[in-house]
Amino acid sequence: MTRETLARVTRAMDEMGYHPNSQARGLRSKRTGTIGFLTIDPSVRFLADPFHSATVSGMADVLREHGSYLLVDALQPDAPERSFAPLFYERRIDGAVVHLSGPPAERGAWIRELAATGSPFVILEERVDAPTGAAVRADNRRGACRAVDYLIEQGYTEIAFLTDATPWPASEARLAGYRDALEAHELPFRPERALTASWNPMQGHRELETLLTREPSVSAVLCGNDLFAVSAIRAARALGRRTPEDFAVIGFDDFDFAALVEPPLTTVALPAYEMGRRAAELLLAYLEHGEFPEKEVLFPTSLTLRGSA
Amino acid sequence: MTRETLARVTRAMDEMGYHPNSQARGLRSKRTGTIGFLTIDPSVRFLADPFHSATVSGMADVLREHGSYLLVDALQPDAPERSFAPLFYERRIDGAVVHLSGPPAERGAWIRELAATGSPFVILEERVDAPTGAAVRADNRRGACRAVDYLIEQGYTEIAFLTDATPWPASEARLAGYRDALEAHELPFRPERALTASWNPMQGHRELETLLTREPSVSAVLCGNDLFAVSAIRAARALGRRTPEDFAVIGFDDFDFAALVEPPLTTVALPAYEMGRRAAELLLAYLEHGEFPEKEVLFPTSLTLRGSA
DNA sequence: GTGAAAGCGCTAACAA
DNA sequence: TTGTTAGCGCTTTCAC
Repeated sequence: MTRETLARVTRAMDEMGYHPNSQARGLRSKRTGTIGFLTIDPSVRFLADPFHSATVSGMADVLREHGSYLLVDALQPDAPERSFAPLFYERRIDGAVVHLSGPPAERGAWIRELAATGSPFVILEERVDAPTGAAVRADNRRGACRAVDYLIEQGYTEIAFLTDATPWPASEARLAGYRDALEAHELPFRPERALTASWNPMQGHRELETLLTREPSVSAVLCGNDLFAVSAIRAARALGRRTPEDFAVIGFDDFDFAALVEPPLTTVALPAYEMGRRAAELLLAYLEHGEFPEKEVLFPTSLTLRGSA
Repeated sequence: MTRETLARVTRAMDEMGYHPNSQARGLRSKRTGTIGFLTIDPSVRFLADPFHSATVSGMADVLREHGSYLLVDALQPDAPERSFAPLFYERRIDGAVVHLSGPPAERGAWIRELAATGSPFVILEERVDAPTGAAVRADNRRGACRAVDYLIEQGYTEIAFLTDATPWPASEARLAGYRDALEAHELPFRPERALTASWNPMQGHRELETLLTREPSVSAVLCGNDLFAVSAIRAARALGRRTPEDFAVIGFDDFDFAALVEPPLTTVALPAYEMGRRAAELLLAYLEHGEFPEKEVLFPTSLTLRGSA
């Protein structure tokens, strides 16, 4: 077909309002042209987590540039009969970016189920060993370790840790990094100082208030996200402590508001939007070439120094 | 088919790992079982706006309960060749919840294009007059009016307004409500006090700092969202003003952090998650019965009094 | 009720 | 290269 004929056909398609039917096309070609973002999140408002909304936005941008589409789904952990597999088996998506929560053994079971579909998937924030699986992670462990290092250098030695009660792999890595740093400085790890709270930040507030009342020598906290960081500052203030003078706080994620609150948050930033982009790119590459260009991508985190520590 | 046979068939389907192919099914039935969330947002991180992430979460919950799926798409306003219509014409979605930005005339053109598809759609935050269109709105105008009323009752009479530079219909309604309240109290509306800034909150900070420097008598501001509210508090503080004593701030949306910052934000809350749920429900009802149970749903807003005003 | 057949709109495979 | 044909996996229809 010559260039000119092509132009005429294209014009005719426009004039007649022809649009290829994606279902007929997919039925034949065994492709859907859509990628899923799948998560297991106990919160009904699963996208309220800025990590999720940034990741999904990054995916959406890559997919749009490519002419593909994005399907979003979240499972509640307490609905055990449900599964992601039907999305693949029913041919609704060609691949997926997956962010799993739950105990490690359960996450492993989910990953095995995904692997069994034979379709490509990218796991966020967690290693994966499966022929059709790849991983996109941020170096949460190192990020947390450097944050605690920094606190120790500033003279804070009694440091707590407060994170989301939902068992996200990133939280586990951050806890590990916190322990790494304590160990490197020969400080004891005290389990009772590793706090956990539901996403509802008021609960984090209470947890920390309780700890500080019981153990007033605790002088700093590393939080698993910036929302907890502001609630920590608030809890300390309620006890008459000022941040950072009497109580230092470091957050995680660098949420939009982090630079705006008083004091502005010192926080560990990670490139969530970029991670979403990369995950989508990996998937598209797999769909085109039958293999992942990289099986594991590790993004660095960075400690952003502001006023809270 | 008896109950028992049905059970046997179902079991056989499970055993043999049978899953109906959604594309074959859709090709025949002319249904996709998926609903879109579509927005025109200049920000690549379009889901960073908590209104969007809450709305999408609400939609996702309803659709999941119903066995339907959610497709998410965002257009950049400066890519004029793109359009939402192909999603319908190519049979990727059965209907959509749409949040449009842009000048009113452009939004009208988008709505006309949606109406031309003949598929059902629900517009967020804006009236719509089309046989297959319905509207889900929050009473932004009234909410803004009551917030300004409250400021005036507290003795603040020189009140500014600061909102997102992106022309969202909700921002227009909030500005209208701000003007309503001024008028009701026979206070002049001064266009130079109606500020606008990109989503980047630092720009809001600068805008307000400039205004307060030029017109120090301005003693309060109503902000189009809570992120601007914290940046307003910060801008005022940079000029030596304390909130709420010297400068009162009211936000909009009741973001997660609103109760945690210092001072906690007085803000106009709207039920974004519920709005997403309702929009999805309307669409599903249309798809089932061929008409909307309601063509327009208006959710109330509420002024949440905390410390910033 | 049960079963057979046609066909949704494409694309891949094959023939000319 | 170009044109033709079969068939993807369902659902609907029509005959029995």
